[in-house]
Parts: sequence; C-alpha cells; structure tokens
Amino acid sequence: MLTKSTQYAIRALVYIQLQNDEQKRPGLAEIATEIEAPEAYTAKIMQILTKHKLLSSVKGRGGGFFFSGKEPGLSLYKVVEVMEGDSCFTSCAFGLSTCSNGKPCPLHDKYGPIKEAFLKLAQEETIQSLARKIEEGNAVINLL
Amino acid sequence: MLTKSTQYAIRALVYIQLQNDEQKRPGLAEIATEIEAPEAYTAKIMQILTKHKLLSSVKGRGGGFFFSGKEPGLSLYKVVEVMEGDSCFTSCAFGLSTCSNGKPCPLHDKYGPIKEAFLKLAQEETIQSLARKIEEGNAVINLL
DNA sequence: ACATATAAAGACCCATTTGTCTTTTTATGA
DNA sequence: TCATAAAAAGACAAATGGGTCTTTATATGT
Ligand code: FES
Ligand code: FES
Repeated sequence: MLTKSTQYAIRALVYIQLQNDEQKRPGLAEIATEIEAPEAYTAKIMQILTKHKLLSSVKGRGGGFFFSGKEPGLSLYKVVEVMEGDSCFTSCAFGLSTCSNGKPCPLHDKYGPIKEAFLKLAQEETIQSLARKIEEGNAVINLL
Repeated sequence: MLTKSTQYAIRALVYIQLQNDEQKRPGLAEIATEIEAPEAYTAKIMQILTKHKLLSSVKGRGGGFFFSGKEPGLSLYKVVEVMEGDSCFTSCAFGLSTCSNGKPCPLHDKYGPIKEAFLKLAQEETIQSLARKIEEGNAVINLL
C-alpha cells in the first residue's frame, strides 16, 4: 500500500492539474480542503514536491501551485519515488533482503507478476491521465 | 507491502512447518536466528500467533512451537488478517475512505485487478504450500 | 512603495510500529 | 519433587510516519 503522504501527494497533484486545466492556480488552503487532508501537513508535502521540481509554485498575493506545462506527463512512479522511495516496486514480499530470481522466496513466483503489474501501472499512469478520467466523468477525486 | 511484523510471522510459521515436517518442535531462539529477526520481537509475534490459535506452543523443558496438525492449511490471508488487518486487500490506493465501483477513484480500474490478484494469492497460498516449495528446492527461506 | 496574501522553513508533538529488557508462569526431565 | 528450560506477560525505549504551530521570505495588487 502507498503511504498516506504519497496518497495526499497524488490527490493534490491531480487536483492542481484539474484546476490548471481551467486556467486556475489553486493555493494551499483550497487544495487541502479539496483533497480532505490536514492543511499544515499538506503544506509539507507541497514543499517536498516543489523542492523536487515535480511542481511549480509562486508565493505572494495571487500565488499558488501549478504545472509549468513544458514537461510531458508526470508519472505516478516519479511521485511515489520522491515521496516514499521505490521499495514497494522492488522489495521481497517475504522479507528477504533482496528479491531475485536466483534465490527466490516461496512467494516470488506468484508475487513477482503482481509487483510487475503495479510497476507498469505506476509507469504508465500520470497525474494528467488520472485528471483526464475525472474530467471525463469516469472517476472522482473525493467523496464529498 | 506487508508490514515487517507480518513478514516475520510468515517466515516464522514456514520455518516451524519445515521443522514439524521433520518431527521437530523449534524454540524461540532457534526460530529467531533462522528467520533473521530480533529474538525478543519474534517472541511478541509468536505470542500474537498463539493467542489467535494459528499455532500451538508448549512451555517448559523441551517446549517449543508447532502446528497441531488437525487443521487443514493456514492461509496467508489469515496470517495477514491477524497481524495487520485486511486493509491491504480492501482499501483504496488513491486514499478514498471507501473503494467502490460506484464512485471509483481514477486508479480503481487498473488497481482493482492487482488487489484482486493479491487477495487470491493470499487466499490460495498457505504456510504449508510455501513450506513445500522450500522442501522441493524451488525456494529458500533465508539468504544465509 | 507598501500592506498583505501567500508559500517556505523550522521546531515541535503525537501515534504507531518496531524493538528491548525484566519478571512471571509452567511443563518437564533428571 | 523440584530445578530448570522454556514460553508468556508486562513495561519500557527507539525509530518512523503523520501532524501542528510559529516564524520567515517573497511576490503582487492596490
Ligand atoms: S524473492 Fe521474495 S518476492 Fe522475490
Ligand atoms: S476507489 Fe480507489 S482503488 Fe477503488
């Protein structure tokens, strides 16, 4: 499972993308409310994201968060990597220090493909592709 | 990802099964060493498992841990449930409070099947089936 | 130019998970 | 029977993740 921080990050980024698509630049308070996350904690997460250049921000009046738009899509993989590292894609489900085909744990055969599928999902889906599903009415961003 | 405690539990149970298959009843110290886990912490985990009757134990001289053998297999699902609850099988990857087909998050379509596969794995695989893979030389229990 | 709205930064605090240490209980082999 | 080996129990400590509060820096609208 992804950590709460990663989930907050993904939800926040998707919300920002949705707003950007309407030429808006949401601020912290609005984002936190919309994704149902604590405001101060959301602030910390936004700081991590901007520090790692996944996102841009402007301070001061009328400031807020936005994607510069020059980049292509932002993959979920990148977000997960920045927020919690990539161990959820690589580590052994059984707890061995390394997951390898050479000395597999007894879960390796069946768990490997699951990890693969999750990795593929994270690499192929982007903040933008998720936002699009919401815009098309095929998914929701919260349960409000 | 399963928690460390859950992983310790699974490894310990598999080791006990392997020893039981040779008519042995390993004690705490031996188990902890073999699964490469802290002894005192392993003790706590064994207590949880015995309290929930996933495992039997005898105190005193010549004591140790063992499966009573009357039960059929012990599914991974049961172990996970006892150790950390079932949220890893049910919760929303995006962080919504409920995962539902009615109001799906934008990850639901692609993540759902992955969760399904993981649940199936946990329900079908048992401590005994994992032990068998090791006995047959198709997997290892540690990297020692 | 300046007041103000906003993000950034830093110092904390709380909860949970992971891990250790000590004491108690109990079964059993000598 | 009874000393001892073992698990059980309880109290505590460290590490991590999640969360809050206060102060600082800065961009912008007026
Ligand atoms: S070795 Fe355990 S999942 Fe690969
Ligand atoms: S609603 Fe998010 S995974 Fe089902």
